[in-house]
Amino acid sequence: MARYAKEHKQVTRQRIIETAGRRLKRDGIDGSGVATLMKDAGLTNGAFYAHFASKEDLVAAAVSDQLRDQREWLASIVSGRAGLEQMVRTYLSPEHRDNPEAGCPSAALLDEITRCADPTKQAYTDSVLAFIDDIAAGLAPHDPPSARTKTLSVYALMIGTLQLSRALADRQLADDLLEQGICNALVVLDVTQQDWAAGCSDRTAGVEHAQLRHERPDT
Amino acid sequence: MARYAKEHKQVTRQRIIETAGRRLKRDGIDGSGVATLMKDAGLTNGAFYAHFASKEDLVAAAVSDQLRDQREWLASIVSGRAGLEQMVRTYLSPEHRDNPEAGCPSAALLDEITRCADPTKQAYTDSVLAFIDDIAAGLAPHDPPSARTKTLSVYALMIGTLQLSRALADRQLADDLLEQGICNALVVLDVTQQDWAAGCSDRTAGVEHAQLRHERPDT
DNA sequence: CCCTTTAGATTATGACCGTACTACCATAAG
DNA sequence: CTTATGGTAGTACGGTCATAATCTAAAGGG
Repeated sequence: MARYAKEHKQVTRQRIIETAGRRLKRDGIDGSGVATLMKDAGLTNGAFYAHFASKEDLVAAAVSDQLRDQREWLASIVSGRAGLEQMVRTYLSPEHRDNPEAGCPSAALLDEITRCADPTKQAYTDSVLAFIDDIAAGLAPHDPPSARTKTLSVYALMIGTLQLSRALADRQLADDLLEQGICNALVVLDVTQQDWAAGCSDRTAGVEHAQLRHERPDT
Repeated sequence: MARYAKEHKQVTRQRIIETAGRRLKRDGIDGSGVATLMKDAGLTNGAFYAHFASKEDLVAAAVSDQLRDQREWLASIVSGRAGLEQMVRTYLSPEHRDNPEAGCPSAALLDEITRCADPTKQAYTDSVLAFIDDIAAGLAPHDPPSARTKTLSVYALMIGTLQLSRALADRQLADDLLEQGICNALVVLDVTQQDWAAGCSDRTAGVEHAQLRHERPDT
């Protein structure tokens, strides 16, 4: 009856999603055409709409798929703070910066995702939270909601740092920025919840050093 | 001899750059066509190449122009650490998040700039550094190079936080993230150079609290 | 063993938009 | 009245998303 095995279509769909993931991160969403995305998977454009309702539908699926991959990788590597630190160093490494097509979809596509329709943003949000909550749970099992926001903020820090490092034309400066970003991430991770509660809602959050306060002569 | 005043073309060029700035941040680089960009300035597509060599040439000019604006605004507002804190809070405000077309070009376009040709990335780098060095000079006149990297890293933190806040479908979470981002930025700003030198090159950089270290049973 | 059925893919098509370029035009200064 | 400037309109040619018609090849029925 059927020419193909039962899961053949699912397999093909998955292949499209995976190859599209790389292409999208390399050339951007608006920069990747449907025909190209299909060609990458060894198919032609016509078959696309048998698998996806629209291009954005594929984008949502591809981003979700990659974040799920990251989540699994992370679950296997990270345990305890040492694992977290290793994750930060891997994320903010020159290798990650120089190979966006194999890296984090957020770093490669975040501001294009920002301009996507709601369903895509929702899919992105769900995938990111699944990923973040995994870390947050290991980080502070006693206080999940606070840990979620904090973990998310560290993720944001890493995304911005990697993006900026990619955009800078000065390679030395880009490298220095990555190093500094690692330090920043670790500092933020090591500031305790108490510090936040005590100091941050209004002021400087537990770190007392104030050497940098040069009150310039106000105009 | 000439039908127009001497600076007429310059004025027109500037108008194109400014209207294009808003459009680019709203719809993205690949999402904005030359015809649309010209229409925004009250002109037609044909005149474009009398002002710019290519679309990317305009992009570079527009981004530089906006960063210069930001620089001037910042120079007028920020003085001393209090000014810096105000800047951080303004940058990571819901208003900024919800109005990308009027906001920071880095937050709106950074990963598209990443995919631009070298001249564009060079123009971006120069503009960012001019802007960053202004802050760094006020922050640590005794140690400019270190302050440059540090300031840049805080900028990256803010960019990533704003982008992620824009992408999240959960508004409450997006707001919480902004708040957390403000705390993180202030913490990073208040860690002194000595702390970095002493602790960060290998470890945790001056912040001693370790409550979050739950060594999960390693597998 | 042939032949129908049908899932999945290909090719072709639609209408539109993308960048880049060229020919032409209107106008005011000299 | 000539000249040069800044602009408009039109064009070339390819790419865009999405849809429709056609083809291919294997599985199952007789």
